[in-house]
Amino acid sequence: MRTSELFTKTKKELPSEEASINAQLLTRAGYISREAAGAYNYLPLGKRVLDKISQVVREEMDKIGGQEILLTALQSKELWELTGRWDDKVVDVWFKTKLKSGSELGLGFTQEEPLTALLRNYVSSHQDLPLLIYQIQTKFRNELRAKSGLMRGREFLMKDMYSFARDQAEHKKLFEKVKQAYIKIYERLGIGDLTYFTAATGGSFSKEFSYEFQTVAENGEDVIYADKTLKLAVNEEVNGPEALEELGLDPKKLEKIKVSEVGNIFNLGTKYSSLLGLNYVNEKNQESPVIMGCYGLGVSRTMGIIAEVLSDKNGLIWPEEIAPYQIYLTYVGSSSNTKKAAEDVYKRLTEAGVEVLYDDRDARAGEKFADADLIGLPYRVVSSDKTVEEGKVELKKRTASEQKLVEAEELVKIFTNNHKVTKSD
RNA sequence: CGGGGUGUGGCGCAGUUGGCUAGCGCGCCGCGUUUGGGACGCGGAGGUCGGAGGUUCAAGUCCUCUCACCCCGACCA
Repeated sequence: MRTSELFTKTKKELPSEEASINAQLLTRAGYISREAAGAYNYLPLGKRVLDKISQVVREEMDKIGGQEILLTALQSKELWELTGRWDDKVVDVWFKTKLKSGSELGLGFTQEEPLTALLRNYVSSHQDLPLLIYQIQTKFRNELRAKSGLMRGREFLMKDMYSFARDQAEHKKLFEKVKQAYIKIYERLGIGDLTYFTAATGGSFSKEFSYEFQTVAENGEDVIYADKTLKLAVNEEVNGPEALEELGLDPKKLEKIKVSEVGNIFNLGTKYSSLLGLNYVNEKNQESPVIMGCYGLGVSRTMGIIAEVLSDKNGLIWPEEIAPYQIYLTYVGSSSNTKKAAEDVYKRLTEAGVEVLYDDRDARAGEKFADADLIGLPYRVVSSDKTVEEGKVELKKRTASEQKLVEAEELVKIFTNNHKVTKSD
């Protein structure tokens, strides 16, 4: 993609209505634009990041046997009344509306009810289980106060997976599988080192813990007490002698950390299956409710957190796995050969399937470099009068201060070799 | 929902106790000079001041209502 064709532009000045680093940087760099409080538009660069995060999540969910679906966001009152969650006093984040006929509808903020109800049509025998079903869907929550850019919106993209098991042992296995998949996801998203598996309150239907994945973030909304070597933490809301003993945590080794939630997984037991009648019969023809688990991962929110915690004063810093493009290519200098060399590199790289954002503007070096840093692609490639003389271009990592000279051919090789550059580069 | 605050060209802001054709920076258009870390000169285009009502000879400035947004707090499957 050429920046001259990209309809978005970078901005030097901060957006006045954004206080969070993630919203400021993403807005300035042209990834998102705010439509209303807690509602954002994803522009070309932002859409690519969102899609890439979704893809990482999708791959890991599929690896553990997840089946992807897409449910409607429209929720019927009758269904949710069966679990008592239609009531605004029980769930205060509903966006509700009405059909022309007058019957009420809600916009989904989670989907236990519809999926459980749906599965009644397909699950009846022990042979139909276990199941892991997920979707990546836009959720709506009428938060009292939206804030922190993508970290707390009223409309957001979320992956929600639900597990259906025959018994506790099977449920535990599924739960553990998903937990491991989550750990892998956060590693791939570049925040593995910053993310803690955290015990928290079980929610309205459970006395046991639920578990959150919490990422270290200065402006996070949660506080955890973490054992850094065990990579295990406890949310301050449940921090206490009993909880610590149950988790096997030593209070002396815990460190207080501000964090932001990137995922939440918990046991639903048979709450929904019994209320909605999702049952199966075992080998002996005995009927029991299915045991369920729920696994959320906010895709857009995680994008915000990554932007927030992996950036520096000059701009965003995307991990390779989710960067909208791998390379920010440009040229500086007045020789016509310099631009030609850049054009040639662009052609070669894109033909080889490498994702390149080519800054083909006739702008000054400072402006181009500032934009490169702001947009935060993992690598910057520059053709200049000097490098052209040697038949090379310069390659620099976003996070590095040094650069090295490479030939175009070599560059293509580096970036097509497993689609990845080794860490040592 | 409680407290505080803000709405003025696309963006960021300034507009004294009401007073003349509403300014500035960024961005944008044109011409020229520049060109390795957000250049400079000259010339342009673009706003009726969130909305409604009111006071006044006169309202961006005052009053009433209203809408939107931001910050702090509470809340957060």
